[in-house]
Amino acid sequence: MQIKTRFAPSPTGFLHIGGVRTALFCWLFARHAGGKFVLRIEDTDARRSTPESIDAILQGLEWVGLDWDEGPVFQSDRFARYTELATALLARGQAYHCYCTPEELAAMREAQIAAGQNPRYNRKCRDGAAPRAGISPVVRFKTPRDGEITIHDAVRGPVVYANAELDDLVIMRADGSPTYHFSVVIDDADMQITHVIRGDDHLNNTPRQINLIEALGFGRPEYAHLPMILGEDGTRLSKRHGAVNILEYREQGYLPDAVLNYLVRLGWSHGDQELFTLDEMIELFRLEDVNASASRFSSEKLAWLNQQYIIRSPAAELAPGLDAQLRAIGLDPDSGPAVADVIEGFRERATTLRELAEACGYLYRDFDAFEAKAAKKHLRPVIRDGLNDLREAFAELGGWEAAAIQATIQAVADRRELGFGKLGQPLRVAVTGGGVSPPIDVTIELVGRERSLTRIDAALAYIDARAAAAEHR
RNA sequence: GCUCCCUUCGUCUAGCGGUUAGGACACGGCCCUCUCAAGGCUGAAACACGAGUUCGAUUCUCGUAGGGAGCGCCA
Repeated sequence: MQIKTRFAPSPTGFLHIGGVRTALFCWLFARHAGGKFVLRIEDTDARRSTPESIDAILQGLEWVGLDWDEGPVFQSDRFARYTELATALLARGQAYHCYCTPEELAAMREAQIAAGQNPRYNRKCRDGAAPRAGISPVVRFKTPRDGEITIHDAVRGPVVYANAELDDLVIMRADGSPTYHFSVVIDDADMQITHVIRGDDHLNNTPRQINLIEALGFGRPEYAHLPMILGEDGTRLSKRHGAVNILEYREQGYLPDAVLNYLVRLGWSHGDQELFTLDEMIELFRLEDVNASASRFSSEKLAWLNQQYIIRSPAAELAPGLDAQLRAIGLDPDSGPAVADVIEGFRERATTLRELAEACGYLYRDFDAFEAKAAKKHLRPVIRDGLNDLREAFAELGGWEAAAIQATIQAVADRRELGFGKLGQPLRVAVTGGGVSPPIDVTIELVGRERSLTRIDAALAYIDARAAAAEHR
């Protein structure tokens, strides 16, 4: 049997981290088994579905690299099929027309809650109701009144529900469109989905769907309900905290593989391993290793993983991303060193490509002033001669590579009887404007000869002005 | 309210009857060191509670508490 999973988002908003995790697990399971992964858009509710959401979902999945083998299948293209099966259920007496109005149902629900009862449809129309003028009926499914449904969930084990707890759900709306429960069940069967892997929030829906499956004469898929991902504060992910569009992570300079690596460890583990290549994930992923409890999203751990990926990825792979980040913050990548070289120098110092771009700004744009604190501490008259020697030595230096630059600094430091750092740190401030950068030789190489010389000149002028000011006091 | 699910360091997790309860992030210390990082070593830090089952429970069962989900002509 061909293993087949599906990711079935509804296009009513952007794709967020929770959706990506669900898609990832579906994808991993299918890839591991050599099966198929299908993308299906659940857009039966025309009022809430938007083309922008569809676009955001497709883009998001493409960005993280979760590619699908079939689809996207749109449920809105399959209405004829749903109608056909609803008609069949009606004909067989397994479903019925219900003329209760939304207002009546709402009132009923309220009354039930007020009376401390379980809110559910009272089955008023179940045994035949006369058509009411001006009201187009919905179709309701006749849920069995007794018996029970046992789900054998791959992550939770057996879960039992009594049919008596369930009510008769609407399967076709008054406007003739199908509802979620009806369309999922039909599509999963028609598409021959073998494993339904989805969020925990669907566990309670499963017995209703199984009753429908049985009425329709379909076979049951295997089920796996994944634990939820909570926001950083431990509450449900929502627009207010954490539930940002997955594409935001791209904007912020996260790497798709790092995001997937982070997500795969939320609810799944393989011993103590933290870092997984995509191939390893595929090879090692098993539903039995998915745990059942909800987890919190941690942006700190994501940041750490992203840094690990930045450190380990070939510079050439990272270069386009850094290029884009530089442009995004208003820098011109062509006005400085090759971005791949910058990555080599900065990769251990940045958590995201955005951060990296921000840290290396002085390579692409001149700065107006030295950072006050760093300048005060390091650009002092005592170091003037040393800096001046450095300036001259750099001007005459044959090549412009880190090793030669390092040797030059060392030579000047020796001649002036200074520790390397005593000279290096003032030089760093002179050339970068601040006190933090990659190793000074690498930094100077990246800044370039011309810029380095003019910046050292500026530092010398700064020191002179400072000395003059001190004298006048 | 009813039904269902969940519960190991602050967080992500390993554990699948007998362990000094392991790893990772974050945090502290030390080392390395031209700054900042990265890296190495190291420290503090957890089995929600109560009953059972058992020679023995973090592990199995049942309660309690806490958290979550569902109960739509949303998905």
